[in-house]
Amino acid sequence: MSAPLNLTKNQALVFDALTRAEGPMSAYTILDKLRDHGFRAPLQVYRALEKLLELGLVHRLESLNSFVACSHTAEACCRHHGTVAFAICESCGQVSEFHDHAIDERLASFARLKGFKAEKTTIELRGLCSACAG
Amino acid sequence: MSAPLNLTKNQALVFDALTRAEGPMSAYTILDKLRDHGFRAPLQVYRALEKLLELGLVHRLESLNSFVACSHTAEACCRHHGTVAFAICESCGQVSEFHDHAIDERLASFARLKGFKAEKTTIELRGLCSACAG
DNA sequence: ACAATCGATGTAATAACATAACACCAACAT
DNA sequence: ATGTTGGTGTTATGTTATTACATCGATTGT
Repeated sequence: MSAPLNLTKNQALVFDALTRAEGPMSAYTILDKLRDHGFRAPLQVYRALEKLLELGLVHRLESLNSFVACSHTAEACCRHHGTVAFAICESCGQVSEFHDHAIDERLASFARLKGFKAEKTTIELRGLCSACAG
Repeated sequence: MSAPLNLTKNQALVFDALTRAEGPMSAYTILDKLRDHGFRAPLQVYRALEKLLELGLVHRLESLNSFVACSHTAEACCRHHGTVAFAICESCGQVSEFHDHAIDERLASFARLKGFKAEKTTIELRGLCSACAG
């Protein structure tokens, strides 16, 4: 486990916490998990997250105000896959990350048509995963 | 103008405020606009919003923690158009609402494949509108 | 070496967003 | 007339995020 890149101590701690969690966590939940490691204030978490988001190691779930480790952190990461979309189970909290080129195309096409310059795209499905839907 | 349906006084006030605004507003901003009309607490706003969201007269922008009036409130409203997507200008705050059947299909197809039962879908583009991008 | 700069950090305070808990009241059906 | 439902008002609290300010260490140009 641990630090895949040139992460600082705080960044690595936050990343590890998220990776272990196997599910989304709020910044404050992360903070609580890291109190033993010397974290005292939200800003320590938010600053680390900011960097991790920038690196694409972590994603923010807007509809949950929380954060997940990127599921493709094996080697290459998400920047290579186009827009990231999430399916979030309301029941068990499981998040699955996916990419769909056709959707990217449609969004790009809309943007082209309207002259809209998209910087960031959010796609999130809330519902029930197959296990929970039964 | 004004109450299109059987809205209560508070619901109508919130809806009017959002309609006039021609842009997204946070619940607290709405609260401030309605102080003159007797609003005193956030809950009054949130309760009205809850109903308006349910009726499809208003949308929540997850990436902004704020709310907009549905742009199709002429007659029929958004429930008839499938998933609603938003292009949000970071510069001028303008929001344009759109619908894309092909995207709906791709998302439905993903859901089918994974056995995911989607209850609610969020699609938001953040960026610059044509006017602001220049 | 020296200062300058840059990025990360620590801490406290506060802002912004959202809900819980409780009481009250009007409309309406049984 | 009583119970139920849905809206309301109020206070308090919980949750998420940022601002402001001080410090520290590494790097770099001179």
